[in-house]
Amino acid sequence: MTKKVTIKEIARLANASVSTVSRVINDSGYVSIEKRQKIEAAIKSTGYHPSQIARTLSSSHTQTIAVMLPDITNPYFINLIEQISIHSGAEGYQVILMNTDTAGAHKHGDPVTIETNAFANVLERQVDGLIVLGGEIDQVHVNPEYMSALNSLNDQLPVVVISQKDEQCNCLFVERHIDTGMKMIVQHLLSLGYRHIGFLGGQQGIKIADQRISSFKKLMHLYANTSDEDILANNFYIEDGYTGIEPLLQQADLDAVIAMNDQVAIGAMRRLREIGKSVPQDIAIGSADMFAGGEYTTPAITTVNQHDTSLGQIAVKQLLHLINNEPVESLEPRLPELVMRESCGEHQRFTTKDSLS
Amino acid sequence: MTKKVTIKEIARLANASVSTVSRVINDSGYVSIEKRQKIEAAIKSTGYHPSQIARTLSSSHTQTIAVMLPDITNPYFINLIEQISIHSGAEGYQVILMNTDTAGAHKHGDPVTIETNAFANVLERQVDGLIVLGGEIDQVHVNPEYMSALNSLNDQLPVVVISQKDEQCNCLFVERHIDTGMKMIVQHLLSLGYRHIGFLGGQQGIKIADQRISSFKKLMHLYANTSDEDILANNFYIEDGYTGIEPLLQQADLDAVIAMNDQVAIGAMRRLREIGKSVPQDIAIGSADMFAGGEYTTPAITTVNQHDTSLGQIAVKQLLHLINNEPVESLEPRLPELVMRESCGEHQRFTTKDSLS
DNA sequence: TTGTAAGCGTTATCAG
DNA sequence: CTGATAACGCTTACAA
Repeated sequence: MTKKVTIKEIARLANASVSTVSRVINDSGYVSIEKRQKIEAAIKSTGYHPSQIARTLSSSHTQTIAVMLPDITNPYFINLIEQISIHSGAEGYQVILMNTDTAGAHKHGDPVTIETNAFANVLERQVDGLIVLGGEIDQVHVNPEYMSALNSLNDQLPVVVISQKDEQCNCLFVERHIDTGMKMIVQHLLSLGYRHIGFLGGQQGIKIADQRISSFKKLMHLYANTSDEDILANNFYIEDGYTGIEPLLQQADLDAVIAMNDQVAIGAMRRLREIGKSVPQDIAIGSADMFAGGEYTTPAITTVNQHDTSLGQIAVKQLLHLINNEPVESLEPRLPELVMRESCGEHQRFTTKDSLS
Repeated sequence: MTKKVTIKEIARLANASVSTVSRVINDSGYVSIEKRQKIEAAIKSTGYHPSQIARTLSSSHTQTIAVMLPDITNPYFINLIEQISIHSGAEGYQVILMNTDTAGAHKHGDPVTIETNAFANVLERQVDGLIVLGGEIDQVHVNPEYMSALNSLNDQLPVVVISQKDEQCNCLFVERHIDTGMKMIVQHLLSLGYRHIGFLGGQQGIKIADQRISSFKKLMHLYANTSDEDILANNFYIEDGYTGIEPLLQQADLDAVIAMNDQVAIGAMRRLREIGKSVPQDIAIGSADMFAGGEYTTPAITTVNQHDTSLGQIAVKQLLHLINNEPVESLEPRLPELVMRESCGEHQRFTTKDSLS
């Protein structure tokens, strides 16, 4: 391990003072051509890199934002992370990922405690801002300790949350157009003639699920009958589609099912094939939230593109505004779009171009 | 924004010196019960958090490791990140993600430059260690500048690379058992009676692809004929399976195809269905690298579980050994396992339990 | 145009 | 057991 070379060393080598070196590093203030060249030469020859740490201590910003999320294997989050990392990278910010693992398969310990500890960590690392992608904040009834921890965090640094707004929370929220999206898929199914439509996936007590389900019910009441038996809310993952579809069909006589998202749809379709039902002939499967890859399944999934990718971009923009004390313009995510493929019948021209974006 | 409370403030409040406060924070040295209580009270009441930054400056370690990867949407990498974040979290290390985006759909700029810059960034942030998941290092012919940058980085802090070993590189490598894995799927297909087997996916000039392909050829020569027409190396993603399978079948008369990984297999199966070929009746599709979810496709993919999850764990262990100057035991990843499902025929008992682990 | 010196918030050494 | 005080590497007035 080579020992570290510091600004002092460079100054010595280039026969200058540390402030002058600092000036050339940061391109600030006047420095004579010759001195600048000598300094640059010294930097190059030693392979010197200024220490972000020291820089932060003295100037107190890190050019880093933290992203907190409860499950990194979830495609919804991956999508967001990708966009966040791209857009913040473009603005010169690094991303530090805090995967609390409070929702995935590897859960351990109390979610509230874990996430609250993560807040503390965020503070200690002096990141310039935080984007929260989900976790406890997604609950309809957010734990009060968590909420006060989050609010007090928001007091100390800019926080943007990508989730449905919570009135108790003072942070800036970026919300999706849930009702509009649900309307699209419901109306599509109705227009195709389906009347006994069910809903599968999500979890009661989670905002996004409750909102989708209530939206679903409301819409259905306008056109047809529904009862609670038409709905099964178990969870958000593939296996939930797989394990949930049969029970759902047993408790209700359906000709179509809307899945919480493409993952749930995939699981359901797989199980249906195993029990000898074909999609969409015997039963149509639609999805309310498009993920990457749904155009390659058999049948390809008819789904709603919520344009989640725009969320990441918006969140970064807003956060940077907050960080720079600029006024935050209110930015709306793109409106959802129906993506017609095969799983609801009425095979529209299939194209692999219907990808996320 | 509340202003920051520092150790000094606590000292003042608790009527103690900063050193004493530091002692209670770090639980080091003797502190009288009463003083400790007063200090703890002050900390609690102010919501004080020690600054990692200042701490690092003075003690020079960050309890942070960086993970560099070229494409966060790739399931192979996601799997690794997840494991790394879990295992390093368990040891009290945070992960900072550096997504260089040099392999994904959003490429921009010269990969070597981008990744080399990322190295600089790693240095500046004074992370305690780095895990490189792929990128330029995956090339058979690694760019010399990149290599020397990486080697010199490795001189300044511990670096572990998850990839096939490169002789020019001094870093510690964690390698997978590629040949063993390939052998399993090839032998499986042969044992089922397939003789005209092809290979689809990967990219020439990438170590893992070249190695799999040469392994494939060697094995095939033992039992049957192969020629270069049986092989089409385009890339690693779903769409490559989708676009590649037809050309491959046109240039060779095959009864089975081994896909680079499950993604490629999915794309290929989708395209086959579109052109009216059924899997495995008309053609069998196997995969050389299992990803999560392959048990839910139709047909479910017969594949090789390379136990990639163990890689992440090993990498973290090794890195921490390096960081702590402990001797690094040589740890071998788990041996691959064949996962028989449906896409190669001979429908073995299907179980959704064949998940990654 | 350049240099001096005072912080930034900790830890760690060394006296009390 | 406790408290000064010197680092840690950089930025930024302020002087020169």
